[in-house]
Amino acid sequence: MSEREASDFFERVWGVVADIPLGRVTTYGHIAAYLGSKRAARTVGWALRAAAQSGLPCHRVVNRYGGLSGHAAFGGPHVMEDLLRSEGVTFVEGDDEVPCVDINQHLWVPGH
DNA sequence: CGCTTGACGTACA
DNA sequence: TTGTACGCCAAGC
Repeated sequence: MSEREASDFFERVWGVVADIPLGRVTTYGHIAAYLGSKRAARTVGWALRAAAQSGLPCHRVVNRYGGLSGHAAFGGPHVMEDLLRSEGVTFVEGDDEVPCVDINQHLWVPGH
């Protein structure tokens, strides 16, 4: 409406994130590329941080390696992982203690 | 008002 | 092949 708390770039990110189907995940790069600048992934992360405060399912957005990057923004290191598992998303056994989403199986692309 | 940081990704050396 | 630098846009200091 009248309040424009964020730039158009942020709104577009939120629109894409809100369009992610349940049980699917996407990456910062895909969102950024869909907006027109694939290198704007960092800016997408900023929008997602604000999206967490907007109530958007930002937990469905992971990095290019399927790693959960913004777990800290959810209030807990296991919140994001548990949310994705609850939606039916599978994880790959990573080398570290941090699991990675099986993007090969759940990767969703905006505009698809 | 200007520099640095930040939920990433690609390009180049 | 691995490592470093740059680019994107906005917010924080």
